[in-house]
Amino acid sequence: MLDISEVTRRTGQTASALRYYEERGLIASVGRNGLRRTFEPSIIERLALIALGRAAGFSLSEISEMFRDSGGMDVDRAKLHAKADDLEQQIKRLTRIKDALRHTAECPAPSHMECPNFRRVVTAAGRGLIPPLELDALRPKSKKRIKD
Amino acid sequence: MLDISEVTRRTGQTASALRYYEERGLIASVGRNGLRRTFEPSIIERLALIALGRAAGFSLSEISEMFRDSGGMDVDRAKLHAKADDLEQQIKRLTRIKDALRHTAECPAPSHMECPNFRRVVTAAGRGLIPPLELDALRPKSKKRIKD
DNA sequence: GTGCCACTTCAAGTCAGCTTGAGGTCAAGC
DNA sequence: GCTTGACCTCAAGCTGACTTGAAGTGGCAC
Repeated sequence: MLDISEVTRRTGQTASALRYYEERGLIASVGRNGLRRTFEPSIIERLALIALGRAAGFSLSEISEMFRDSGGMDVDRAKLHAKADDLEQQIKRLTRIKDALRHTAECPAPSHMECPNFRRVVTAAGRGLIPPLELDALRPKSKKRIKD
Repeated sequence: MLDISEVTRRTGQTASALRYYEERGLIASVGRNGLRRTFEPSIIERLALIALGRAAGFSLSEISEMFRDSGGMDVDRAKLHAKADDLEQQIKRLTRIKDALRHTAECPAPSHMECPNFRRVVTAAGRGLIPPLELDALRPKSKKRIKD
């Protein structure tokens, strides 16, 4: 069994984040040592799986749903494929945006707005032709508070 | 000159968003027709440029800074290159995550956790070896309120 | 001239994913 | 047995980009 401090040390998650995950039903503590939460060793992998999900753009709700659906560590394969498809779209979009930025940075036109190429991509962005980004995941905060 | 309703119609932005942008100094109205704000036609391109910036992951503060720096429609080329570099990193990361999801969805191991391949990527995510995503941009809200 | 309704202002609310603060508890070391 | 300090709970706060609600205004069609 692992003390919460051991879990924070090994995963980089803060204690408050772990408490929050428990509250949300994403993880479970198996007991207490005095006040202190105690976890099974498998919590480490569970948290890694959660981190992967977050990195892929799943919300905590979606992740807990997946855990509920499967009962265990397993997840819905169709959902994973769907998310991978999403990511592929996003990657394409980001690539287009990146290229637009590069172009903007290098375009010799005196004002970007005079460059037809630039106007094209910028207009696309303005019309929402660039589909929505929904990604907002896995941000290991700069402050690495391991202890409370 | 364009009425605010014309601007919302042509850009897909809500009137409240436009007011918010004006408050933040990102755009300027040139007058009023009664109460109603009036904009120069160039507002359309300006908004498109803002949308591109948001899509690239710039915050509104960063975008307004760029406008201030350059005075006009122009922007700091170094910043654009830096952001393009960021995007390249992100694209690589997303590609890795996407591959991990695909693998997870297709891996024949009875439980994902038994697949060494899966454990490897999941462990990487858990340790924060997957660097932070900071992208959260351009989300044309589903509700397409054109009018207030 | 009057009714309508899209606009206006301003303050407050929303969402996610935590963090922070106040005030309390308890295992361990001295 | 007493201090210490890392943990606990619960409620409130934070960030960013807006949205929402209440209350007011004014141009335009009739």
